[in-house]
Amino acid sequence: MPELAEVEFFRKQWDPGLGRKIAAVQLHPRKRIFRGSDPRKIVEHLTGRRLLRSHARGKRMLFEFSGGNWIGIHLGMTGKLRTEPAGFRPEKHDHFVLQQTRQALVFRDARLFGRVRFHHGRTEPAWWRAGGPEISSDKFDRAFLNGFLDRHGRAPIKAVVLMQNGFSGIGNWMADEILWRAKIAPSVLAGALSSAQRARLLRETRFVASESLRIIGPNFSDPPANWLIHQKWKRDGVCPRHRSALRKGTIGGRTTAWCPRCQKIIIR
DNA sequence: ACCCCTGTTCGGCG
DNA sequence: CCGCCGAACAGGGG
Repeated sequence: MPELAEVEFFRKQWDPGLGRKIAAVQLHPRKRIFRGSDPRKIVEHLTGRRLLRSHARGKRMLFEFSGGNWIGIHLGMTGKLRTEPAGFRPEKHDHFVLQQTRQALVFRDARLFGRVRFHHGRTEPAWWRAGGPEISSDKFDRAFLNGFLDRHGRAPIKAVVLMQNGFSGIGNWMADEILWRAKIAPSVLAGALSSAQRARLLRETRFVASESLRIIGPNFSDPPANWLIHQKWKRDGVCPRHRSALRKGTIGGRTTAWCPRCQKIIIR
């Protein structure tokens, strides 16, 4: 489920724990979500520490604890963060729980595609600094976009919009939403996009990212009724612009919905 | 029962 | 060597 805006929503679910100590850490050390980190060290270093701050970048989150301790969380396909009352007993898929005096901070992930990483040090971990610019930043501009599209010029644009180093935080539904708004067919090769199409792609990527954050980020509200997301999963979904049938298919290995009337393939 | 999936990584292959 | 594609990961839901 989680893309840019949903990640921001889930990040805030742990806000009640800010400034408060971790009384105990409960985790399942054998689970895949801890791949690359030592679960014993997480328990050892976080117990008794205070949750200080949290950040989100694209689909990634960083939680900072006192004593130079950092937890990175990626929600994968089915990860969720939530808060439960004090004394909460973890259930089957609650693989990482921070118990505090007043509540428990819970990470649940049924399919285990998510990831929890640990770093101990004075400064933020290298894996947090890596990655492309945030879509909301000045760095995500025409020059960056052109370079990225040309670097992956032989991949369909749908696949390129899903690449996290270029389109930080964009996932499957946002990608379809962006291409539909920009009137670009998802199968067009990225390198073949015209100058006008690139301009629209930049504008609509910024628009979908900022509007999703504004609408979904605070409380998971629904986007407006005229967004493609409300149609793309329906069996008989229609284009919100003129109600003609959407097409469905697999592009770049992912389910894709588009309007053949709005998103024409232009042969130049 | 069977098929589908809002993510990422990795091996194979062109 | 570069880069794309499909499979794999694992479980719940339709």
